[in-house]
Amino acid sequence: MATNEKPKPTYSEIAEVAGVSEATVSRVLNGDERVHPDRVKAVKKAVEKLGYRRNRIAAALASGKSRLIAIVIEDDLGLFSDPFWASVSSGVSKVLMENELQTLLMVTASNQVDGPVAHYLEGGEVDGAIFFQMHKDALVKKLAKQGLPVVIAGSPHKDAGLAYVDTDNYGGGKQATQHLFNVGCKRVAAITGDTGATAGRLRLDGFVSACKLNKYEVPNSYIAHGDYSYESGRDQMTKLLAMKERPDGVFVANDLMAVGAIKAIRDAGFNCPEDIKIVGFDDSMLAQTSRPELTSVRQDIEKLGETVANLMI
Amino acid sequence: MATNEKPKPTYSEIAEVAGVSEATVSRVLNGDERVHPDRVKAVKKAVEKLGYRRNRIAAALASGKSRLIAIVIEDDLGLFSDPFWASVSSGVSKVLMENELQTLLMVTASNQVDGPVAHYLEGGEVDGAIFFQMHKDALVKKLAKQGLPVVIAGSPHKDAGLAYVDTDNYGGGKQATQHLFNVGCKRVAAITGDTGATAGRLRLDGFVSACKLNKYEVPNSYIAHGDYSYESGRDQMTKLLAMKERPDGVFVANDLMAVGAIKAIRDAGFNCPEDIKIVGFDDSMLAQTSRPELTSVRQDIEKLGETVANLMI
DNA sequence: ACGACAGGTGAAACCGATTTCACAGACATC
DNA sequence: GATGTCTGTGAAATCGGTTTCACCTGTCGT
Repeated sequence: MATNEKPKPTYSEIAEVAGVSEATVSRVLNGDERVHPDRVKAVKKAVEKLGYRRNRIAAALASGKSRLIAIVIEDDLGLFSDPFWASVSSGVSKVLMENELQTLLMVTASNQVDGPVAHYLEGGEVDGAIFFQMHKDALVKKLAKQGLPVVIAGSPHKDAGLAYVDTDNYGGGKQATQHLFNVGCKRVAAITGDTGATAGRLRLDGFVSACKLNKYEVPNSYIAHGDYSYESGRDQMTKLLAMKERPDGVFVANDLMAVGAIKAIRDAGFNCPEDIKIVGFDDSMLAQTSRPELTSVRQDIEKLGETVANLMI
Repeated sequence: MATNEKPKPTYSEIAEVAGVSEATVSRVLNGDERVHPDRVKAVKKAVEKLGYRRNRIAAALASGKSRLIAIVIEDDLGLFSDPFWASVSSGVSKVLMENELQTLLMVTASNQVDGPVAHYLEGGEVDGAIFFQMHKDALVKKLAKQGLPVVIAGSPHKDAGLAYVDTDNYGGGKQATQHLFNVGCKRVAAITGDTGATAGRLRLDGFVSACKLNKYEVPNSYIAHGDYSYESGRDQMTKLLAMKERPDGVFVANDLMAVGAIKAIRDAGFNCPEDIKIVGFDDSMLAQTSRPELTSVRQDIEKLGETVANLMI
């Protein structure tokens, strides 16, 4: 180990071997058109021969571009355990990698977002940031204003000119709800996500729209408010079940809550889907694997991640 | 924007304000003991005043330490969709962040691991690498030999002196199997994971051990070999069900397969757990949310991630 | 033919820290 | 009082690329 020196070729060596200057080496490696073909060939040959590998750190320092994209996730509710975001991350990472970009994963408690994460992001050592279902608009806007490319996966609270990618929340909610009517439900209810956020509101809007379309008037009490967590799904469903006129079909704004809702139904001694039908949102692995199988609106998750990444690029 | 210049303080400015040299600034910021308290105070004050933020990239270049740890995941089977790994990642990221380290997420198809990923890792721009259930021992060993700190989450094929962290596969397998005997199963079978890998083998060993303990001789045909995927769980279970003497209890080496197995059982017209009992391994969100609830051996997943990260540090 | 112009090229500055090295003083030793 | 540590400190080199800028060609226009 000690005796075996590592070559670790640098520009200067390549330049020497190829008989050109370091500047030219840089030009070739960065695809500058204006270099004479002969030299391009010479440099490439030297690179090949020496097994050169560019040092991204040095490059980053000199050029001011780190080629690093951060993924920021709030993990209060075990959010990242939701296969949905994991899949998105996966898609993002793949696409970025194909584009010679690195993915920085920042999982953090939401109350700490303003601390280390903000600190880091503002430091300008990242070329872009992708936020997952981020509720702290302030930070995002601030970063965007600083000129940092920002993409939000999942809708931001208000469309403040921020780039975002999301699944079709409105259409999905509508479609899911329509499904309930199609299978004959008469008393349709909903368990919403965080309606303070765009995504949650749109899903609810879709629900309401479908109800109108079916000339069905939703009682206010039939709209229960959850927060996307398993527990909230369970609890809200329990509340719905306790009503005199129980709903016979429920649109739940994400799969995690839907599974919680099913749990509540079973615990209360009812059957799903015989007594009460549940339709979720996401069609995650969760929906596919839970028993009884959960009907869910499909979302092309990895594709979403890929779109996010491409948008970033 | 154009008119508003960003200060972006550097060492030289701090040095000037504090009336010391850049070298001293560096020493203070890196906690060098040998600096006179007065200057330390002066520097800290200047840092505060200017709102200085260290440029990690420059630091990385100069010191040769990138403070970046890579997480490498093969994503052939939608592995990352398995909440298990997502949770581990989450734990890793949190701990690393607390230690001022960044997490680089590299999701890649396993046939591409040797390409870009290996290339990158060998480039030495990462201070360490964490592999998730990596089967390519060759690459891992090579990196380790190059002096790169490597930790494997999940057991490596052979214990080649590589650091690894894993759940108690043997104990878990044993415990899970024992549970089947405890609830009265007479014909106990297993669906294994990849027994070519240590984790899979150990879980099976635990199973066998528990069988011996209960003086139960497992028929060879009762040991079905899966590959941790949902499909394989389903298919292997179907195989088991087709036997003349059906098992009445099955230990399945992970939850994903277990859910697949339950699916197969239901599809075949049986009930779970009435007719056949299934016990999984991981106790992931999957186990908690699927219906009927899947009995599973608990694994403290985030803790695992944290352990991995700490080991790396 | 001669200045203008454009394409190529290399020397050197630069990015922002870290780290080596040499050198003052303060203090102890003989 | 001369010599010898030990501390604390700053100037300068360094990390490995990128980028500016000046300059040197050869070609074109007239």
